[in-house]
Amino acid sequence: MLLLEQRIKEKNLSLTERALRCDACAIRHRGVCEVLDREELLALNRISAKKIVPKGQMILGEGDARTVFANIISGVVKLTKSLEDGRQHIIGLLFPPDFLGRAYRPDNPYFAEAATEVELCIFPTSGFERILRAHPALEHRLFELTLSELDASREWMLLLARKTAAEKVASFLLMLAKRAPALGCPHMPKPQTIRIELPLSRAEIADCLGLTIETVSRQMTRLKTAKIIELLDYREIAVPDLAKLERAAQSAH
Amino acid sequence: MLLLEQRIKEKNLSLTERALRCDACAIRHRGVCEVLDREELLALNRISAKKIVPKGQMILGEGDARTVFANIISGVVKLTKSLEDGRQHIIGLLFPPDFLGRAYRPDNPYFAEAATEVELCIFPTSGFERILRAHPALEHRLFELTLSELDASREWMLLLARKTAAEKVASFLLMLAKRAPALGCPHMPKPQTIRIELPLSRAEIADCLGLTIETVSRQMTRLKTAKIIELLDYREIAVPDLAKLERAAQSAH
DNA sequence: CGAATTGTTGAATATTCTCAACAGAGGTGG
DNA sequence: CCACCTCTGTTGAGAATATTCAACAATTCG
Repeated sequence: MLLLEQRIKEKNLSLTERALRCDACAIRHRGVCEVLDREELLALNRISAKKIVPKGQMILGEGDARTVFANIISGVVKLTKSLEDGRQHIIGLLFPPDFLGRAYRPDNPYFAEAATEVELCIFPTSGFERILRAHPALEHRLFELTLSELDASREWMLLLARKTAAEKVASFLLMLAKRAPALGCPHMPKPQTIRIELPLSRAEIADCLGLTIETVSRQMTRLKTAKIIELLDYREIAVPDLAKLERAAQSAH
Repeated sequence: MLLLEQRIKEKNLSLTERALRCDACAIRHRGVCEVLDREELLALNRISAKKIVPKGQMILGEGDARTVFANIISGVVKLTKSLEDGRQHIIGLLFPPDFLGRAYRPDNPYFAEAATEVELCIFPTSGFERILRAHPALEHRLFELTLSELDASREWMLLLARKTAAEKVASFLLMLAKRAPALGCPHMPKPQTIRIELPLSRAEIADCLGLTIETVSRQMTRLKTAKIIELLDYREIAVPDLAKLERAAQSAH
């Protein structure tokens, strides 16, 4: 097993090497890690392992015993829930530097899958919860992040319950524009036209919004016809005027 | 101001009296308080005040600066969010012994209103957050409760996104049967027929489910016609066979 | 008791879904 | 490199579900 070999190799790293590895990490100063001091970081680092998960692969199973916690370093993870007859819904998307995993619960309440190729910094369950208990700063930070997730999920509920198909699709694109890693160099002054890479297929977008594939597709062309977006490619769109998209997300018109 | 008088009176209570007050509380061994030891309980008690909020009155405003945290001792609180054009959605219902308030954020992300007459044990913002920081057990407990709320809100998202009107109404009634304080004596062996007191109007139920009043009404009569529920009163229903209701909540059929 | 509010029911309408056909993109093997 | 196949996305027509508008019934409150 590749994971095991990797872990053995990593066990042999010196502490200095370990600390350096975190220093070089893209999310060292973001997400859960941002509040950690040197000692806390090292404690976590000691039980962590890097893992690349290919697109489409399951990370956590719904109802399974939990196996890992993880920081998302790159890529997008989708969290889904299903009804018995197969209807499903994407209850959340995780972007870097989001944290994956449900603490203090024996089973996992949702299914987690790599929506794109994903780079993870994983922690075994028991070790992570032990460190969590021992370091209030870490637990406090995770609490804050959980509160934000709860806020976001309630915001999304309003969208699911009360927005029209047109508003839903516009809101989805807007969410991506805000949350997804920007295309191009992040230090460049923002060009007027924003390009968004869609990490999801039409089917997955439909599962995010509680719509069908066809409705998503129709609303995308509607937005294109209204000159609010340009479809550069099935997986890439351009937004010439973000304010227009914001208006479309608020009122179907 | 009534609240002020009450607070002055309460300041003069002896510590013994205070401790006794908590001992007599209906939710002393539930919710946030259940994990607190004598000392922690007293610290909280010292800054707390009882408050009765009449049905329909606002408790927290959306976007307002936060004013209080509170334990729900009795009654039901509804949390709502609105779009600019007035469309609204009930993003959550709080029953005893739920906790009300969003820690670590300057503004309140939702509107909180008494759905029925509500009895609260309120804590001023700053004092509560100070105690929260000083007592990891309290923060840990609140973290656990927040995680459960997040799980529940994601479960509800699946309902909003993928269930039919019939399934939504059945699921709503089922949720009440599980969460709302049971009618009659709680120590009595459960009668086969469960009676549920609806804490919400049809309009509020519609706002919970992302439906219109009329659709909720029609689905209620549909459930009545199918003998799954009996309408004893606009505000009270009976469920002769909970398993039937569970089936209705899973598949429209 | 009467007014106001809340809930129910019906008919027509609108939005979204379903089914179906087709188009474009991407990958594989000849 | 192209033909072929598969997978994903688009578009259209008809159907289904939920909404809107409207009238009326039941309940609550003063």
